[in-house]
Amino acid sequence: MKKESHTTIHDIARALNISGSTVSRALNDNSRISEKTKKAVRDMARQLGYQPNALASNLRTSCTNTIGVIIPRISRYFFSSAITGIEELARTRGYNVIICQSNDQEAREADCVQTLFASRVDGVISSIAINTENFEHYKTFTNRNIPLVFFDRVCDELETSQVVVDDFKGGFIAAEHLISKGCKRIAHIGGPQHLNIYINRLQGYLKALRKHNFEVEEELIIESLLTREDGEACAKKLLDSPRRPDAIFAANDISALSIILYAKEIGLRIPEDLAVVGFSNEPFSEYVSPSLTTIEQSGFDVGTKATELLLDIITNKTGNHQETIVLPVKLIERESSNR
Amino acid sequence: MKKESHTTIHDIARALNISGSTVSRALNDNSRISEKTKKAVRDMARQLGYQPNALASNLRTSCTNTIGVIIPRISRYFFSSAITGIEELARTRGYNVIICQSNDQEAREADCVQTLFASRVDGVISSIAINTENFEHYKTFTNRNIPLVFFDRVCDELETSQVVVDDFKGGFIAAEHLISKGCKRIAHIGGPQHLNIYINRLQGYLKALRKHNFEVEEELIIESLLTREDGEACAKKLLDSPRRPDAIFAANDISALSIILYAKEIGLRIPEDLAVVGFSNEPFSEYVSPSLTTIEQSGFDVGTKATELLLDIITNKTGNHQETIVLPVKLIERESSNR
DNA sequence: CAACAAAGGGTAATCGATTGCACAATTTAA
DNA sequence: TTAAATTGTGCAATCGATTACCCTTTGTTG
Repeated sequence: MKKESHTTIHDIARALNISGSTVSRALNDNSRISEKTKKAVRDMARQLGYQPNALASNLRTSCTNTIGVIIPRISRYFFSSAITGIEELARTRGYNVIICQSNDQEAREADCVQTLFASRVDGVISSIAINTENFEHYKTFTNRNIPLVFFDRVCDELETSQVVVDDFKGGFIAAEHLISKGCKRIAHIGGPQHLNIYINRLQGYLKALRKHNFEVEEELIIESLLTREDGEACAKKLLDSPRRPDAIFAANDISALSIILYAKEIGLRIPEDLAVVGFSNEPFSEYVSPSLTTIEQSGFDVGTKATELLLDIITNKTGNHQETIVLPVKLIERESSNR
Repeated sequence: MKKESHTTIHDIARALNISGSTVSRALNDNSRISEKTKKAVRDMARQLGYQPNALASNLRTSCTNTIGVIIPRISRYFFSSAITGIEELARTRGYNVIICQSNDQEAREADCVQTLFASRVDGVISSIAINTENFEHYKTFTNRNIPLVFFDRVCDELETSQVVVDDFKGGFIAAEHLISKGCKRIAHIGGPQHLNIYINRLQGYLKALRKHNFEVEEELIIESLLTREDGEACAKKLLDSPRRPDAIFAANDISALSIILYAKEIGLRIPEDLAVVGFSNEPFSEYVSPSLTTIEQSGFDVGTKATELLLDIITNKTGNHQETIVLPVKLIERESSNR
């Protein structure tokens, strides 16, 4: 139970009878130190179990080797996968990650910004809250040149890099899939239209309809908050109508789930009477009955890519930092559309 | 686009024509500073937009105000809820959180320990990987007096505080519920028996059987890794048998799900032919068809409680640090047992 | 061989906040 | 009135790593 105090570069220096600065340089692979000395230092460091004190180093260099992440909620599978991707890459590059949840509320998102700023993170990855319409708080970062990358729910008002999946194509193949299954009246439950991802999903859907000469019926397109409850309201609106659709493409899986549950409740057969396609491939979409056809988007890949972008900006502050990366999506066919 | 450099205590000191140490003390509410001075300092700090530099402070005090968390995987709902609880409390108390995922592998868990140790966290909250049998790596913390608290999947070999839910009672009420529904042969799919939680769930189940004078049949009790695949294997073993049970209590929801899916596949009716109860109340358990009766355990509460315990130890190093806190569980009745 | 360059490494200041100790001013006690 | 105690602040060292600048050697060049 020794209270073994951490070894410092000075312990190494003393052991080798050289100066601390030499040790520091040797460990940082500085070209002014001879190979022989470097080896000696590294060996001694290992022998003494040296662990660099990040605090001291960070204080001096005034970078924290920490990146901040702002997400709506960690319990959504897409986001927890993104976190996994972010953490994995960040850690191998020597960065720590601080996670903040906005709970999909603009005010809490602003809090997150403050928290991360106070923690002096070197960069930030964010996916904005569903009701955020004002982006002033993000200027805390941009004004001070703290790199910022958005993913999934991005923001065009700020000039930053971003990583998204191909929502347009996702909407397109979802709708075209339903068309190929012989559906005639395809409704869409879209998300808030101030968010690009939902605009794009809707536009993809519209393009598919037009391509196949379908009439676009306003009443079949509903904007929703995409929660469980809101999804149920949408389901009622669409399915209780006398002229109900024979297919619904929902902008997320939760809404699609609400549809399925309500449809079953009122005795509709899925997919015979109503085909359903969701978006995201949340884990439950495979287990729900009937299992849900959906568009797969890899949170892990998005997170990894966003981190790659961010770390590039952090380490190499020059260059174009308004890149947009679009990752592919894929249709996962399951029972809810299999007719 | 000013490169506004962060203000330091010395900027405040200069503005008020006092010394840095006074400012430091004032901000820390030191009793040796007059109220008048404190107020002046606080006002000026606000006016200048002062943000303390945690790096400097931490270097001096050699504590990082950071706690580390090791969990099997963030994408499991129970754990992401726990994280939410941990982060929320930690942040209000001025701590940051670093999360590491072991992916349920002992080797990666050891890596996490190293990472957190190198980050010089002030304390650690951990839930051990499913196959961890050797706890040597945790001595990195205990040997150096770094507080450690386990939750959910705890470890008895190390003398630490821990937070669990009442697994015994959970197992008991699950089994008793099935008995009350008239089930006669109740099987149990248990988890690895080197983990307390699974031992307790099994013991609770056994107690309920004995209380109601049920015969305990060895062949109805299976040990499993509780994955989706393993669950399917267990389902086959139990349901393909000539003398199949009429109820199954699974130690987690994933296994229960596997049971349900396989039972449906071979044409069994649930709950008429087979009643099923799971454990955890994962979100999908509500959506699966038939919806799953399960034992609810609040990840959020467990996380919060564990953090409370840990921060207590960190701030008040004395006292008994081998407390065990048991949180309540609750039966959630759904279709899979409703007969 | 003078003069200079390169290689290798040391000195000391620095990042910003904290804190033991010293000390002046004021109050209290005797 | 004087010694002692209390209050309120300042000085300077400190945490550990980094780095601008300086100083030796040793080697190179005309």
